[in-house]
Amino acid sequence: MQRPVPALQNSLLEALPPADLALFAPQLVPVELERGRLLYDPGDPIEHVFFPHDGVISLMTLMENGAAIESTTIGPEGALGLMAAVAPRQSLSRAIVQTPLRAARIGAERLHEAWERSPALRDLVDRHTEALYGHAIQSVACNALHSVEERFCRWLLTCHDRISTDTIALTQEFLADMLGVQRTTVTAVARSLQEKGMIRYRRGVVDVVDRQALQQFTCECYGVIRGTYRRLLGSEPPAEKGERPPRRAAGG
Amino acid sequence: MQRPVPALQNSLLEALPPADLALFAPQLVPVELERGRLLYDPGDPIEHVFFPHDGVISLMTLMENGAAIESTTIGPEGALGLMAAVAPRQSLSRAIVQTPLRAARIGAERLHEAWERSPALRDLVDRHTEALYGHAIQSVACNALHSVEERFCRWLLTCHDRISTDTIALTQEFLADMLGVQRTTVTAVARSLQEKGMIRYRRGVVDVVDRQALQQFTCECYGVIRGTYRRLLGSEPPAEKGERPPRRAAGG
DNA sequence: CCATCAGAGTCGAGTACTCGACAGTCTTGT
DNA sequence: ACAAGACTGTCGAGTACTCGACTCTGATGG
Repeated sequence: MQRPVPALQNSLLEALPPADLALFAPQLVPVELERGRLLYDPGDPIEHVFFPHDGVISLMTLMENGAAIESTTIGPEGALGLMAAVAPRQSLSRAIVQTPLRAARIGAERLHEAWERSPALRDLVDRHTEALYGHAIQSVACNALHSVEERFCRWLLTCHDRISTDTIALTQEFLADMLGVQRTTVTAVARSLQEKGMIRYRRGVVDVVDRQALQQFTCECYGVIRGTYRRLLGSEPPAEKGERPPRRAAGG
Repeated sequence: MQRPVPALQNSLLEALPPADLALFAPQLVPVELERGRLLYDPGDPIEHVFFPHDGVISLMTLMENGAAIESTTIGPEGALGLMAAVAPRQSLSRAIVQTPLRAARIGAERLHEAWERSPALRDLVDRHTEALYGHAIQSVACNALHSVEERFCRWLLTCHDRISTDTIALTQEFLADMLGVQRTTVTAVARSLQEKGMIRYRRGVVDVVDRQALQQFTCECYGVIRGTYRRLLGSEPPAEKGERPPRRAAGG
């Protein structure tokens, strides 16, 4: 695991042909953002696009009473605000940094200029948009059908896939908000998972102990969403962490 | 209400400058589709794009056990399969005709050719995609937070907005599926709404009796989704049916 | 050392919805 | 006229989650 800090880990950037990447690579600014940082609220103009290398951004739908339900997440397999490469856009969601984040940032207009000149980038943006939509509609069904326990497991796995540690800073209160349930419900579920040896919980921190067990307990949505990203972007969230790598169809 | 059958009612087609529309208008085929018709299942290649004039198509997320939860709807304010104008795509959802549908249909490749030549069409496709995404993420939150009664009302209003009658053919069983709840729950809610005089229910048919009351009973999601379409596509589902027109900011 | 506070644990009453079963009713075909 | 099937109504036990209230614990700062 000891390696020199890699220059690039974002799957989208890596998927671009070097010549296309070169169109905007000079404008990419490496940033490190702390947990909890608010990047966008609904209605905010999208001025920057973020390509995460390591870490998770949560996209949340904001309700009138202040409730904020997580709709999708952005990690190293994607980018935040990428639709703004096509044309100026306002954010529809609240975007919050969920785990300490290393990312590459670029001004939306700069990226737009590259977008105009690069068919490969245009194609990537389109497929990313489609994958994000696929993520969202799976969450629609998940929230209608699946238990808090299943969704809790899915959330942990999704986050764990996108970071390089087994430890996630996260209060039960905040998770309850994102899942749209009471904190007491999260407490009960967390205790149950801890008793089963799948996670360890301490003040504001969860440790993922048994990934495989989490995968057995979560709903199909976890796998479906991974599959959507893989199919549309030809990559998956990078962290495999001991599970066998999913088969990749040759030339698929 | 008596008027000659209009040549066009789809908002997207109407929003295009005549010269851009002319690029593919000759290939548009008018179709009438019966209720229940299956247009796409997940994985199906999108060969045709449908522009509804009158009627509703439901997009549903299909689960492994066969459950099909409605994620978004397509009506005269939008189009089905529009992302296939950009590049060949597979459907992510099941698409079913929800009410008798008049629409214009075009082959995806034909539309793609127009898309290549028309910046206005490209822009429209992008904004439609964004609106559909906005619809989906609002449904994510709605399914996490709101009661079956609220979602029932939202469904009725959304459908009612997009058709030209007050009568909707719809079994409780099917609605229960789309909302992801038990049929008995739908029965109870339907009875409650009927007792309040908001709807009338008979075998497989609902009549919308008191639209205003439905709007008071539904959740904010109904209005939010309408607003998203209006903002991004400069139009709303056409039917106003006696409600006062939503204020439109001058030049907004 | 103490005070403060954020975060987690617990408890209990209440509610919304599930799930299976069965009865009633309307529609259609023969 | 009759059967068959589709749709709705109802009932009751069970469960998941809500909601408010209160306590406990660990971290932080003065």
